Amino acid sequence: MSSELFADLEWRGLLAQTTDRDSLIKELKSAPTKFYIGFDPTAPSLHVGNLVVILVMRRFQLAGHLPIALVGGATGLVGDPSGRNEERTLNDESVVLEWVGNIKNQLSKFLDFDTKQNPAVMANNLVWTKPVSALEFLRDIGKHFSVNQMLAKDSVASRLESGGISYTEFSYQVLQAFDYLELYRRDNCKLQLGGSDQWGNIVAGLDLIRKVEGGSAHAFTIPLMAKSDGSKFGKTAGGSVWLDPEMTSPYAFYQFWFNTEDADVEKYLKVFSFKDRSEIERLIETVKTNPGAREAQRELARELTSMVHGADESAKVEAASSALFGQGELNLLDEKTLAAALSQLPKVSISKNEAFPTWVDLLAATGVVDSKSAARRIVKENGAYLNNEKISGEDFAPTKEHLIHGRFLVLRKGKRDLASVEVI
RNA sequence: GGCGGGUUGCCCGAGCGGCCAAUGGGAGGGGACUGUAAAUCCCCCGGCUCUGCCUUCGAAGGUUCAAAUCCUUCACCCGCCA
Repeated sequence: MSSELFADLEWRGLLAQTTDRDSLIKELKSAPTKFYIGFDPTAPSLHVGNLVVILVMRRFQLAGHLPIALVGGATGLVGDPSGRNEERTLNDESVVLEWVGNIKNQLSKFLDFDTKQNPAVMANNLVWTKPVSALEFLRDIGKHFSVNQMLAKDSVASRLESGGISYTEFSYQVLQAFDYLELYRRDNCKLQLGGSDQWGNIVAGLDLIRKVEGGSAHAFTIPLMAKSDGSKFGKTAGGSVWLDPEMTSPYAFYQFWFNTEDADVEKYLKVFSFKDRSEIERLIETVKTNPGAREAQRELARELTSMVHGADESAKVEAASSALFGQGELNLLDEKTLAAALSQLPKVSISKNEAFPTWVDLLAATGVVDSKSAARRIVKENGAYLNNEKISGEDFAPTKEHLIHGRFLVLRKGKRDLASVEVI
């Protein structure tokens, strides 16, 4: 079972580094193993980048192991220097507390907390970190750390190069090591997973466990997601793609996956999809044989949107997408279908008693552009469309004649940035 | 605490009294070509009541007809010394 898990993870490209491979496999094989991943509350929501690691967690649970989802109520107050070239700004405790709650909710969608055999559990490192006094911490934990080694860690060394590091963030690795020690003691947690940038922090925990408890535990890291063109995964023009539907609409979420470029879709399927291997291989084949159909992208978008926002919501946004990107004959769509599709888009309402604003104003009002200047620019550059038809002229204002079903206008910027106007 | 260097638009980075909304690169946006893809080529990229006006060059004051550019104070960062 566990060697299968390992082989599968390797095939999917999800293995960066582990501690001694054979003994880890042996450990996993011998019994269901408790393992943990930490998530620091650095934002109000998790984003698609976090999904990589979350789904590996799920794969471990499906293989019979016991996940501990650790939310960094304490570490989130301090700030992880890994992968950053400058100091984080500290967030208020109340803010971090709120984010902890959000993240817990989101994590709960991906793990099974109710199964009898190997239920997932949630933990918060604030529970064991807060009661420890600074003096205790320095004496009991700090004594086991060599500053020489701490300085040698990538996360610290690179910061010494770039902009320096505060004592606060320098201490982060000690806190994370303490987490691992605590989970090892309390729950016999033997494995920590994380992004490959976490290697140093995880290893610090292993050292601490060895020194304090004489025990041995394991580390497993996952490669950081990289796009084929070198740009950062999980970002769109609007910023990060969040799991929170208030921050990234399910429609935008679906579109994010649907627009995956061919060069990346194989990787994404392997990393994010739970389809079996033969199905994934079939989809990869379709990218070569019939790329225009985008079957692989569609399946990917459908699966991920369902997983994060539910099957119903996924079906809705998929229907909206195909309606809006279909034939271009929007007025042929029946009113109900169109209304449903438009409800997924940014929307602005205007009163039927007032004169229609210019469409420059409307574009700006819907938020598809940042400002009126930007709206003017788009119009000037021939990138603005009304009801899928290209129109030019900054002063153009829609009239009743343009309304579809007497209520709707569909505005578009560029190829795929849509918004709706409803007259009420 | 002392001395020196720095803080410029989303990011990096020029500018060092008027010709500066501010060179260049990256990111981003639009068009053409396509498949809601990539690559490529062209264009754009502070805001607005847009042939002009307004607000930006760490913050607040000051000098000057005129300041991102000079002076003063403050904040933060970096280096060396204590």
